[in-house]
Amino acid sequence: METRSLGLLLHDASRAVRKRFETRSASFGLTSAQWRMLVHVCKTEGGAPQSHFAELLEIEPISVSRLLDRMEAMGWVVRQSDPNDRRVRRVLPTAKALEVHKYIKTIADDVYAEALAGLTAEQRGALLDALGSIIANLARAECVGQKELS
Amino acid sequence: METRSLGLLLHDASRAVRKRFETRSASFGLTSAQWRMLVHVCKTEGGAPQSHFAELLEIEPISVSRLLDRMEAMGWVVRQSDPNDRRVRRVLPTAKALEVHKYIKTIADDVYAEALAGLTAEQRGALLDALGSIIANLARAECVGQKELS
DNA sequence: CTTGAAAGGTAGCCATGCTTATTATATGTG
DNA sequence: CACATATAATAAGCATGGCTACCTTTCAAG
Repeated sequence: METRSLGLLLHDASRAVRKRFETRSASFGLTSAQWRMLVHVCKTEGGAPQSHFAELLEIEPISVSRLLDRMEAMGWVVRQSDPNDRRVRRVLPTAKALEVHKYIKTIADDVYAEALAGLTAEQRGALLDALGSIIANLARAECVGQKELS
Repeated sequence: METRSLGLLLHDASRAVRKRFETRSASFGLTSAQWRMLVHVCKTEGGAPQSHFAELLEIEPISVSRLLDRMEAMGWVVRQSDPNDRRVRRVLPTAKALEVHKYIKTIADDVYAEALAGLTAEQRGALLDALGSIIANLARAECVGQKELS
């Protein structure tokens, strides 16, 4: 028989990595959603509109808006209006964010090393490739479904 | 450089499977959390206390409680008090749930087949093994962390 | 210039799942 | 029996992220 289904394994593995990261980075007061956002914000020189991050993180603009509400309240980012387009609120990291950003990557690498312990380089590569295939396969399937609706 | 990190790939793959399943099973009005619960409820003969499902699904008892609140309101399960232990509310599937249960497994198998398209049997086995390793590695790491606190 | 479509952002409502705390019941120890 | 402890379930409140609907601003077509 099957042991545990693919969906359950993916769900559990994703949750385990998220939880482990949150445990390791608890002293910074960041959740996993917030550090994902923080990494992208710190990478963009000169800031970017919120819609940019919605595309990068593949979440809805409204989710970005409210994630940034909390991050702004906690002093991780600032939002300033764009003089060239008054619809836009550009997102910029604070000095605090830029400082913490350096440590985040170290922690992430640590967690990934813990997670992948006991796997060979070939096995790690195969895992990443397989996950990429799954994402691509299902993205294609969802697009076909959308066409069927129209 | 790295392409996409392990954490992001797991997050995206898990979300893709969940979303695909919800698209395919939308006619039943079940969310992915609800069908995971439904599968376990339908498997247990004679019902089980809510704490049993908290262990199986590895979520907190309060999450089970509110998940079942919605599922009971939608007619998927019933909760009846246990005459032997008045703390317990045994959870039982309704006839509607048992009927739908048969179709759920088919849909899940379809989605997994879509997700794993293009992978050989060896690659599929390696993927499931690798995911299992990650879960085990991080579970062990979290437990060690707990001991450090005490 | 006007009008309408497109894009950026937000509000309200909901589902999930967490932490912490509370209530009710069971059970073991003195 | 009395009291401490453990267990089952729930409550309150928060973070995340989805959906629909809405407002404002921009921009292109007429």
